[in-house]
Formats: sequence, structure tokens, C-alpha cells
Amino acid sequence: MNTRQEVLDFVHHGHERYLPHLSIDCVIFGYHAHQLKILLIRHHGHDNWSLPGGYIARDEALTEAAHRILAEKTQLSNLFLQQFYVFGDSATRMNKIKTQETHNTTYSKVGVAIGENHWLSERTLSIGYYALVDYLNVVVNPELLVDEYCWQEVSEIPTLDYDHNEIVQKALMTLRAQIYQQPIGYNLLADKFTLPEIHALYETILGRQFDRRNFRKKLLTLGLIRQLDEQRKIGPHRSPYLYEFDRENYQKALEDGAVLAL
Amino acid sequence: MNTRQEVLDFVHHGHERYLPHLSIDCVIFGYHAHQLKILLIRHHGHDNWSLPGGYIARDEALTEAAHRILAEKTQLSNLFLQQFYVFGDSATRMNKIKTQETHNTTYSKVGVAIGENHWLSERTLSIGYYALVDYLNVVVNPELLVDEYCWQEVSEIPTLDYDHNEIVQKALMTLRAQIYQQPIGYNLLADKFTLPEIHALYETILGRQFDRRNFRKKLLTLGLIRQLDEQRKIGPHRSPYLYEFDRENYQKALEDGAVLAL
DNA sequence: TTTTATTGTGTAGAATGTACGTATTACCGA
DNA sequence: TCGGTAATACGTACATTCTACACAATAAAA
Repeated sequence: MNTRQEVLDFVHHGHERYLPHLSIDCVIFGYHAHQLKILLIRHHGHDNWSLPGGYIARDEALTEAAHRILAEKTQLSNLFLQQFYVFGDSATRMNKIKTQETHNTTYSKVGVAIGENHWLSERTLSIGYYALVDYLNVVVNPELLVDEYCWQEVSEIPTLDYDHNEIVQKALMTLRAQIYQQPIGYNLLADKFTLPEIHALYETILGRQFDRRNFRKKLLTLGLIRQLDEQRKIGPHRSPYLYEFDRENYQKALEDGAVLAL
Repeated sequence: MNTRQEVLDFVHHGHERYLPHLSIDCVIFGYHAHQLKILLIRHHGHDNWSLPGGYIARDEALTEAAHRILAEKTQLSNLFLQQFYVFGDSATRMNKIKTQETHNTTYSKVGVAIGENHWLSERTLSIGYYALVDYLNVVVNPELLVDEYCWQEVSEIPTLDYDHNEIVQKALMTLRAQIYQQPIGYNLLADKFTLPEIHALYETILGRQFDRRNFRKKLLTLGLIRQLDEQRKIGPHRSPYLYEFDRENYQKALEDGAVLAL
């Protein structure tokens, strides 16, 4: 929603196009060079930050909706995107804390008021999805009602609107649990990557350190990566070898339940 | 819903009490003596079986709703109950396959017709929860519109209504993945249990065999269970010792990410 | 040519996992 | 009362994996 017209249409006719009582919130993890960040937005007139999100069209599959919403925010498609939980317990999600005023502030920008019985004021459960991207590749599209956006380091997430802190926590827990069972590197590393690169990726996402030598041994033994005969030039240092994922073996290892116990 | 009056009230006024477009489906795993079963119901007039489920009241927390629905079916409360996925992609969930007729068959029992625009005919996403119970302890309450119920062995699940086969598959996958990270035994074993009992439990749920001696060693080494000084009399054989869970250690082990790699 | 920062490997010892065999117990039936 | 049977208890040897650690190689800049 980039024009006033689109926003007005959404406010007045959104309930015809989208399912009420349900939304999708996206925790977009952006990784780059030993940093793991989350994309936050600040809605017009709000003091606090929140997660980007959206609604599910009535004739749209759930997964499709999640990808569309993500693409609207990041201009990226075909990303690693994973549903992780439905939030419906907190005071906000029970409509015990009224979000009507909050909405009103936002939509005042286009000069409409959201009433008590407006569809946007109703109780809304939220389905959490998380994605993993390289934040340098992302061109964020700040929609009309979004004053600002930022990439915030996961260890320094401020107090967010609604129950979004809870959502971030759960997303991070799930990401860390799933990294052992999903080929998470695929989306964040180039086809060919160096050992220090994948090493840093795992250290950053899991928030702890691994011995270089044992890390390499593990990945090679499990057959998850394959060493190539090429090297990359990196400044004034020894050139690291390039590696690639061994898709077949990765798949097989996962099916065998091979836990990547680093 | 055990009386005609209740059902009629639900059909005509349910949309005032419950959130539309959303339901909860429960995969109730029943374990007993080397068997893992799932509770299935057959709605009035239906050929196929399906999962028990229900709706979320407008003023009810999501988790609360799940527990209430489970208690309505099994008369049990405070069970191990775990949300695992939201289903919103299949043809049924997109309303591409009309469920209206199906509903009509069911509700014909109380003499009402569900129209095309009735709230029960609308697109409904479903939040999957799974529970673990000892099926011998369960008194199933077959509601008015349920013709039959049964406990069906997980390896012999027939074709179910809607997308319920998909839901069962995902529940089973999640259960098996989570058994390594959750104190699943608590709910299925008595406070004091024998080694063969917990051994059979794990073998059944994970669908494979473990060496008795190594299994014991593992659980003791991790400190998850504690051997007691009592034995139990069992028929014409040596009396097994009793064990109990070591809650504190269990907790600690889980936090340390101690994977119960059996 | 030396220095610096970075990458590339290998090895020994500890800890865990795996595969087994044998002793013990409780009852039954001869 | 004394084997037979079927279940439980528990220990040991070997293989595998994990863990900790140190030194050699390389590219460029000083």
C-alpha cells in the first residue's frame, strides 16, 4: 500500500478481500558478516517499533499469503519462509488491550478514523512466519503508513508494539532449533562459499562459538558440504578454498534424522 | 453439544459466540501397551472418519480454547497439549472443495439445513493441536452429531475427511521430533513406572527398537529417571524395579539442549 | 624480506555409543 | 521340591565420535 487511494480502499473494503480475525506477522532475520538482525518498522505516529505483517486474502492459500506479504516488504520472492506459531493468548490478542487508538493514530495520516466496530478493531490472532535473508540484498519498501524501518540486532530488540516481543522470542527459538534440521545456509550463502563464511553464519545464528577445525570436520563427515578445487582471493591473507552444499547428502542426512550436533 | 437444543443454538448463534474462519483440530494420541492410536470420530451421515475439533470463543484465549475442546471430548484436563501447525493451503481450506453438503448431512440429524452463506460454510483455517493420553483412562463423550468414535492405530489410519490425513501426518512428525525435547513420559506413565514400561513407550512412539540395556544406561546417565528401592510384582517373572522421573534434572537437561539421542 | 592476519590441516585422549552375554527372579507344573 | 520358562538386571569390550589443541601455509603490505 503505497498510495493514499490504496490505503483508503483497504480500510473501507479490506474486510471483503481479506479474512477477518487473522493476520500474518513476519520475523525477517537478516544475516550479514557476523550480525543477525530483524527487520522492524515504525507505523505512522507510533513510538514503538513493530513487525511487518499483513492479511490473508479470502481466496489465497495461507503459504501464498505469507510469501506475498514478505515480497511486498522486501521485494524478494522464493525465500526460505517458515510458519512457526499462532499467537492468540496475550491481552492484545484477546482485545483486552484495545488497539483501536493505536490504529487510529496510524490511519490519521490518510485522514480516516477507525471506529470501535471497524473490522480492523476486532480481535485478531496472528500466524507467525520467519524468513532468512541477507539484509544487504534487501530493498525495503516502506509503505505509506510506515514512517521508518530498521534492521535491529537480535540481542538489542527494544520494546515492541502488541505482543511482538513474544513473537520475536519464539521465532528465534524456532530458528535455532531448526537450523539443525534444515538446510538453512542455502539462502544466506552464495552457491560457492568459504569455510569461514559458513562458520560465521552458524556461530552468529546460534549465538555461540565453534572450533574451526571440528566444525569443518563435522560438515565434511556428514557430507553436507563438498570442498572445491577453487580458491577465493581475500585481501592480504591466505586464500580460502571454496565449498558447495551437497544437496543429495544433505537431504539424506536430514531424513536419517542426523542431528547436526555442533 | 449433547442435546438438540445445544446444536440448534450453535448453528444459529455460533457466529456470535465463536470466531469465524478459524477452528482447532485435535490429534489425540492414545498410548497403551505398545500401541499408539489416534482418536477418530464419524459424524452423522458421513462415510469417512475425521478428527475431533471445535471453535475458539471470541473472548477465550487460544490455548484455553484448545484445552476446553480437548476436555469436551475426553473429560480430561491439564493434559500435555501442543500446538503444531496452521493448515490453510489445501483445497478444502480454500473452500475450493465445498464442505457445505458435508455439513448438511451432519446437521440433518437435528433437522436444520446449512446454507451456502451460513457461517459454517465459510472458508476455515485450522490450528492443529496434539495431545498425549493413556487411552484406557479416557472416557470419550460422543456428542450428538457423532455417530461413532474409535481409537485407530497410527500405522493404519484410513482416508479421513477434509485435509485431516495431512494434519495427522504433521502431528506424528512433530510428536516424534519433540519427544527428544519434552518430558513426554510424564503424562503417559504413572508416577512410578518400570523400565520395560518406559522402554516400550519410547519404542512405540518412535516406531523403532532400542536395546534395553543401553536405553537404561542413557536415561540414568542423563539423570532423567531415578531408580527406586521398590519392585512391582508381575506374573510369573522376575520383579522389575520401579523408577521415577527426576524433574529437576529433566528440566536442566532440556535447557542444556541435551538431545536424547536414542 | 619481514610482519601480520588469516586460512589450512592432523593427532591424541576423553567421552559416548554399540553390541552383546550371563546371572537373577518368580511362578508354574511335574 | 525341583527343573523349566520367560521375564528382568546389569556389566564389559570394542568402535565411534567428540574435544581440545598447535603449527604450517599464504597473500599482501611495510
